[in-house]
Amino acid sequence: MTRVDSSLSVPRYVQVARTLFDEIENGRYGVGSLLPTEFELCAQFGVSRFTVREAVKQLVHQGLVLRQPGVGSRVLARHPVKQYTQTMTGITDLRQYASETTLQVTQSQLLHVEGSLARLLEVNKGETWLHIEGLRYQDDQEQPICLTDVYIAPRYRSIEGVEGAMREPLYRLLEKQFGCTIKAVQQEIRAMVLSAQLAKKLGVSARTAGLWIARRYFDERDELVELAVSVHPAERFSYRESFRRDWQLNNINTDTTH
Amino acid sequence: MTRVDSSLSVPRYVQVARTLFDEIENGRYGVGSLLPTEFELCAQFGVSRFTVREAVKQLVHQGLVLRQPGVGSRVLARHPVKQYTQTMTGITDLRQYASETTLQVTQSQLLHVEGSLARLLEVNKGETWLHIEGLRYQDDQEQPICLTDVYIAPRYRSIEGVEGAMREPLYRLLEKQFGCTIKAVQQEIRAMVLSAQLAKKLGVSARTAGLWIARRYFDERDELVELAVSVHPAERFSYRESFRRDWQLNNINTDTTH
DNA sequence: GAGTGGTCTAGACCACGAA
DNA sequence: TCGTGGTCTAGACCACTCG
Repeated sequence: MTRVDSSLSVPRYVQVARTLFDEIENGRYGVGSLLPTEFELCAQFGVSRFTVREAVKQLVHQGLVLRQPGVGSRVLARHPVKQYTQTMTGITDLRQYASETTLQVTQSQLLHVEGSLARLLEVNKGETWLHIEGLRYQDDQEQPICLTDVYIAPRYRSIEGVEGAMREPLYRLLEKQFGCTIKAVQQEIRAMVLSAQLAKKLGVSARTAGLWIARRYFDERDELVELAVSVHPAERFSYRESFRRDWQLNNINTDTTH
Repeated sequence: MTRVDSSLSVPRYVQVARTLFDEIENGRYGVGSLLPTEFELCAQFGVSRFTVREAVKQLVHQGLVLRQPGVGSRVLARHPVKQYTQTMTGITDLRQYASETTLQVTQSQLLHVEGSLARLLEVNKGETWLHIEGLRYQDDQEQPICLTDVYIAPRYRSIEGVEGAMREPLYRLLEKQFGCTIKAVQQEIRAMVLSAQLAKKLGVSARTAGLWIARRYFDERDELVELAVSVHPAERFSYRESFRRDWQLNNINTDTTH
């Protein structure tokens, strides 16, 4: 049927991927339906299964297709979902300062969750979490870079070593002591005006701006392990990140039949 | 030498990847040096080239190794650089509201760059950029969600269609009209206190907090194409994103020889 | 039990970089 | 010229899903 052109310099699996990409976009394969099996695609395009699998991999990488062993390759979306990607080191680097900072723990105690905190944690009232409060300092500076409140889930609240000056991210401690793995992190950023109390702790003037950052850490089972809320003085902190396009299906618009 | 164990349920290419991962971490393959060739690795591990390539792919995906055709696979770093990844749709979705917003252009004019703007753009003074100002509205709301200033590079300042209500991201317009491709985006987020003037335009009280977001768009040649600066009232906007671990080399610490 | 995608083998040819 | 990684073929076995 739609054979690939071997004279072009573009790899066959890219040609196959582009064709499938177009066909999904044109609705030939509707969202929720299954693509032809890999063997059928081999026959359709006259290529080997290796080539077909590389092609489908491109679509998976864009979030267009989900592969299900024993079932098939399901179309997830008509248009690409993922276009730009960002990667980063540890969670510490969610903020610019890699591991060149120290968390000075000022308080650490068990806490019955209720009220607005329960909403922030998205858990039921009454659970007992571990609450840790501290100030984070950049190595060479005297003023703190942020005030941090960390909440640890009941399952992990027996964590040890949370005291004094900590140079290791808390989530690493959790991973080490409990053998769990942080699989995902959600982050939310807001702007706020610093109250007199907060401003004093941070060593800045009241009524100035602050960057409020909440990070939620989830384990393999997608359960919340830790919530960390940081407040940064605007004058000492900005959050940077960069994204990059990284797939190969650009500028297609070829003459595929519609 | 270091054969893989076929009795384990973990795929061979993961076993190979983990071994190489450890060997890089232990310094057997120093940063900047070349890994053994794929054929040598085949012999060392007693596996096919397919398996070796899948294994090395894992390392590449973590930024540990760079493949150079005709040269070899070079070690880039001793420890993983990329641990969590985030993907997102268009640049519009850098913010939560996908394409459910409209940019109402209020001004559009050529502008000689100088002073603080030159620093922000990181270009020399004297260049003539196109400056566009507008308010962005969420579809169902009356108050604007942000005030936006967009600066377009001289090469693209002849862009057309920048007026009235725009429902398409500006960078898409650029890609369409000039056939260029946005390859990367840098983003910077700050907190600020809204001046009386800004607050009035946004319809909020003066002295409240605002989220300041600058996005720089770069083309294939890594040249700055567009800078967009948005100011959001804190009460109407927060920035969310999530990251995900997605490699397979976790919890290694097996008994690989050191 | 039939069919799926996941893994894996043993070959092959190519463009490219280095000597 | 030679060896590298990039692409590709034609097979194979497996665990899994589903009827």
